Amino acid sequence: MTRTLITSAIPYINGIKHLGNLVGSQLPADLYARYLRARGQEVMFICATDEHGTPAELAAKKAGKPVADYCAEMWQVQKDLADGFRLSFDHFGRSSSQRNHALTQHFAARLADAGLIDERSSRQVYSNADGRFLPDRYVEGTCPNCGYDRARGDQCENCTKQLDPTDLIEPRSAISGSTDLEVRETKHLFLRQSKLRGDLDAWIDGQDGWPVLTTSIAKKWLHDGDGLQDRGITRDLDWGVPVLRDGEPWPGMEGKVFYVWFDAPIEYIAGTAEWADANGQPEAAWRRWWREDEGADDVRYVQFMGKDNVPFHTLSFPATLIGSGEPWKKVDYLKSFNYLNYDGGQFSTSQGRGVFMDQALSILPADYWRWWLLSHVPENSDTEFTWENFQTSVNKDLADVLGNFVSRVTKFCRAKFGETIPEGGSMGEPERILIGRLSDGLAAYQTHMDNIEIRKAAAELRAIWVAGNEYLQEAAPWSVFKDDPERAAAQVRLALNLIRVYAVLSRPFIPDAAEAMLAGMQTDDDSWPTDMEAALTALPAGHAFVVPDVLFAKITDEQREDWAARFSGVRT
RNA sequence: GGCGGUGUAGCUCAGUUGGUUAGAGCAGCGGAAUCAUAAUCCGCGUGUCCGGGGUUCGAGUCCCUGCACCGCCA
Repeated sequence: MTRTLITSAIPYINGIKHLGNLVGSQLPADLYARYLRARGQEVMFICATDEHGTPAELAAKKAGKPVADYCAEMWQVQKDLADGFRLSFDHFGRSSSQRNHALTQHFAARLADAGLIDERSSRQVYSNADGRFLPDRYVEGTCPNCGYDRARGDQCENCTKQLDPTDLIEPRSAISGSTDLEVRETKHLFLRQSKLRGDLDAWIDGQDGWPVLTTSIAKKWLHDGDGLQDRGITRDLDWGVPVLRDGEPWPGMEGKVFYVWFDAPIEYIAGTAEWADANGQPEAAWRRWWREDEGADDVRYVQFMGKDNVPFHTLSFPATLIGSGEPWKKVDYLKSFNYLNYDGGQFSTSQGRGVFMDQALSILPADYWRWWLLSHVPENSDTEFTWENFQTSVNKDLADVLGNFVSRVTKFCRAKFGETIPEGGSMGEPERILIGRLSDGLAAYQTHMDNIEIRKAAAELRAIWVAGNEYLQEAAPWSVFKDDPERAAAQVRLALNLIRVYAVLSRPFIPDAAEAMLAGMQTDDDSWPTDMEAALTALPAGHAFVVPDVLFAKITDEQREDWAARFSGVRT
């Protein structure tokens, strides 16, 4: 049977992510992983924190901590939030791990062996006061074009002119404000991606059924203008993977580290190795997921990410893998997402705009967020989050349609038959119709989930919930009970069994509520339904259950107004 | 500036390779039911598919153009 390797774009370390970040990669990846596991597939689901680079160093400095300590703390924060959202990673790694150091250095060495790396000098701004080279965007000054006095070294935000740091008038360090700057010559390794253009082009052409968003972005970067550019893969920083070659100093590269965008995707592989280490597994256990010569030929590899990450995953990372000359597993399907907007604007980490993962969990359980975000995931276009929409969707779908179904069935049974699945009676025409609808719905649901069409899957799941209410409405056991209790018993028995089926089908979306439903039905049978009729008789007459607590309390208007006001401004 | 995306019912969005009277959920209106978290179920939509040209027997769906909003520019 096919095994599935799933990776989510790895979140950057410098702070808590907002819901737009969550819905663009980790959450849909989790949905897919949970679904495949429920279907009995072997899954390896890897995520990690992306820890290197200047922003991490600056965030650590601002927090007054050594960067390694800062990253360790923020990793734990992000790990706890991932747990809070029930993200079911097999391993949540760190790009700063020794595994990633070793693999990053390994890839660089193989690329060098293949003649795909060369050394180039460039002139970069060095800040004496900061004791470091400054990335272009960390040099500020007056724009020579428009006179804006806070232009960045890569571009003037005011007139949008692309700049070189040396163009700036009265340049200063954006870190310290120091004007004690000089231009120094520095050498860096470049990955000669341009030589791999043909390979990449052929590889992308060989992909069937990738989302248009994915291939169009890749093709654009391959063919536009001068085509795929070689890129520097090292930086003059302290925090990162040291540039070594097979464990030895790399001549001319002393004191330098690999660029974050070179080592970050390699962490997908390293993270799997970290998983093996954490679980006492041998090398072969992780290599069978990644090396086609060591068992990975039956692996299907699916990546999830926001559209801004697509170029790195369709070009840079594959260039690393292909260029190594080794049979590493490359992505088979790349699911990319548009953006989630917040109440008329963008979610913004830098501006603190929107709802952040910690805030979200502080006001509502994970399932509420998971359901809304996944059922509105920006698959085909950007999507808008509004509190009104969130409130009505969640109340209607979760509380009224699903939660109330569980409530009305279990409470009716308790009142008329006790907290035991009643016996007697048999199925009739309405039951057969229901089973037919559920079977069709299940088939559609599976198709959408298999195709990773998440909104469609969510809509189908909701329709499956609705079918239960439609049945109850038509069967009306509360009326039937008056003169044919046995018939009512059969109806209730079916409806109670439906709760278990709903729990199983809904679990990828709302794992906690699904657990509560299974707990209420006092069953461990979470097997995926293959035959709907059989699945609806899994809990036999005489089986005891308990009426669960209200699964989803409704969001009140007062809460909504309060939250809308609280999260309207800027996070402090 | 270059490139890309989006613009469909009050709201959030679907609309496959162009083909019968443009759909879903929510909201709204009417009704049924009363087991249930005042929940459920049924019925009801004449919307210049952003504007203007064009291709076609036929375009929301392709081409050109204008407008608006948004993103990216390593």
